[in-house]
Amino acid sequence: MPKAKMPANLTMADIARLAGVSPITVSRALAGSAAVRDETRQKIVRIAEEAGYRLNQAARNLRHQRSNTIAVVVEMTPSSTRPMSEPYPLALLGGIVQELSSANFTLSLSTLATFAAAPGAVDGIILLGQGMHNDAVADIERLGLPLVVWGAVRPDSRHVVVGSDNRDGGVLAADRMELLGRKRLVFLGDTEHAEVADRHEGFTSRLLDNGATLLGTVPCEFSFVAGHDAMQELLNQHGNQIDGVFASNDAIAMGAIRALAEVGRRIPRDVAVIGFDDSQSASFFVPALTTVRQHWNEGGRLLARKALAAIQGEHAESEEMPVELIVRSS
Amino acid sequence: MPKAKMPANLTMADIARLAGVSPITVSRALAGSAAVRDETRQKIVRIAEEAGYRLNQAARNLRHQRSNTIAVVVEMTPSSTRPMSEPYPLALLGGIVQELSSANFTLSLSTLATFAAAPGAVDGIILLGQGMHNDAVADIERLGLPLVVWGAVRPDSRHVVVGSDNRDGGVLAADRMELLGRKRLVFLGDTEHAEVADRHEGFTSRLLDNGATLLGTVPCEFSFVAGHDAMQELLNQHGNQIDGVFASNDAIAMGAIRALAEVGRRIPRDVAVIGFDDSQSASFFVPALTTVRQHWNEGGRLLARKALAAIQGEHAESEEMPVELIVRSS
DNA sequence: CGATATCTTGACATCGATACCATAATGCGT
DNA sequence: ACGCATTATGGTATCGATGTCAAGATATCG
Repeated sequence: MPKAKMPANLTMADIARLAGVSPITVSRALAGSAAVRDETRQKIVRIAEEAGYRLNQAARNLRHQRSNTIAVVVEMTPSSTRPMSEPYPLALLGGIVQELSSANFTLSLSTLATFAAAPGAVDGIILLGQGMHNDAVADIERLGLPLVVWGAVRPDSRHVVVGSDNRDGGVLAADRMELLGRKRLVFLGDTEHAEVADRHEGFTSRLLDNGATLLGTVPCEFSFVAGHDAMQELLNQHGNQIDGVFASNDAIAMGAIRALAEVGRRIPRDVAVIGFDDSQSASFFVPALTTVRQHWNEGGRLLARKALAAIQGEHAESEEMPVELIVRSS
Repeated sequence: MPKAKMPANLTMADIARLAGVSPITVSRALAGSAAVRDETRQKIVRIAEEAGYRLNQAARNLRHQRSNTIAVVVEMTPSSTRPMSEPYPLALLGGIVQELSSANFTLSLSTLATFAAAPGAVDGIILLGQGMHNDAVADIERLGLPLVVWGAVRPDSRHVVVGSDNRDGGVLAADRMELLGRKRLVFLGDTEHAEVADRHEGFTSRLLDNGATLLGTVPCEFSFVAGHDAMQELLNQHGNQIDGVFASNDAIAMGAIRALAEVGRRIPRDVAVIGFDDSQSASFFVPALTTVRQHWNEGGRLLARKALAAIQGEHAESEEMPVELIVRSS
């Protein structure tokens, strides 16, 4: 069965000729303008359909001075060593796509490193993860495009930020520790990372209110092995004094649990461990991980809504998403 | 510190005026054409830089009849129930972004459901997961744009497909079972899914060569609980005869291990379990999961390269990526 | 029936970048 | 010093869709 030849690209003028009307009428008909007689519109739509006409977006964008596109910039190096492996971009992306598409916007995905080409072609920018690359953020800010960032919400930040209430996540973890009667706690995570810093801050400040002690904090990448090693380090320093661990991420928490198990500490009897994110594997890890859940999908949708609002010229404010303590068996 | 006013959008004509040359010269200078005197180019580039000029992509695209954009269509419903949760799109995306950006292409992300607007604005399409929506694939095919699909590679497929050598993955699993002396095996996965069907086919055919028996196959979603339940079902049917399980996915494999543990079967002494994907948690699950690794990042890059080739009018062929058995303790 | 309101349609110009061709400026040889 | 080759620059038209204004067609009213 021979495939139909791909037709040369049709323009509105072609459709106009076929339908015996002017190009403008075609434009209006396809845009659903009320100014076109129903009968005419239907004819035009049918003809366009049959001819396989597809609107040239570039032309429309040029005319409208608007691309209906938002760039989503993911903070990742395009090295193969760490390729967007953090789970969060994906879940956020899902939410963003949902919201953008219902506003008829398109999502252009790039990384900090590959963002070069995009700015001339987008109406706004969503940046996932302000992390530590503040210089890069500054570069993007300088573009003067509507910008919304996922990360740590700070009152003084110069751009709109959407993020989880990391501080409250820390508070929830501290209160859980209190409930379990834990008094000698440690924190695993790199407080150079703004979101982690907030988790740490919430955790420690509430801890002190609760009359517990923070024995130590070890900076730590978001990975199982990093968590494992960091926990070992803490065990070396503090031995069996530790009765509770709050990790800035589930993978770290699981690594810590492994390290604790290796020296014979029982979870949660001897040491309680709380993670962050409620990643997929948290629920079926052994022991099932108690963790602070972030609502990624909703976060993505909120990001997109703020970005769209900013593009419309509406005022958008930073906003924190509530987090939720998921109690399991760690 | 007052932020600089966002300047009205500058055009090449503006830069030309500032530099005392014609717009065409500006165009050439910024494009790095050899026809412009070095001195002139540098002056123009500097002026453009200082003025914060940004090229209008829409205009260029219109002129070039080319958007330098590829649509990546992810097979996911925008429902919040299952939002791009499969891990693979992300790793593939990483590879795709890498390759596209080095070819100066942009990635437009959409879902099957939200793809409506894109076709008029892209030069080619990468479809992730042909899955079961063959009707949707047909729709996209009809657009007549260069199309590359991630999925099961079949000799008869009408479009270019890149995918893992799923059949070989099954063979590797079967050989591993043979090595462990397992003779009564089961398969967990939905063979309606083309890639899973290939894994199943490779597994069972090699199994028979090896003199082992396939006791049963249970269709199963890609999730822990589905794997758990499917395994229970098989245990009900075949009791303790089963000495090996091949799951079409790591989450399923982990669920199966849980179900086996619940009835007191030891892994891997009583039952060997092999998963598929080598997901992040496979390595720190207990027991660490033996699994078939797919090379997502490379796959993404290959997808992008094929798509770019097809856009250049070059001939592209379907291709299978090698897979790798990662032996751990299950 | 004429005039005004309403409905439909079209002509023209425009968004910004750039290919094509033409022209101006420079270099070189004899 | 002249002509030709080469280099550097500009004028004009064009990609396709659509906003603005105007005009033609039809309906409605007294």
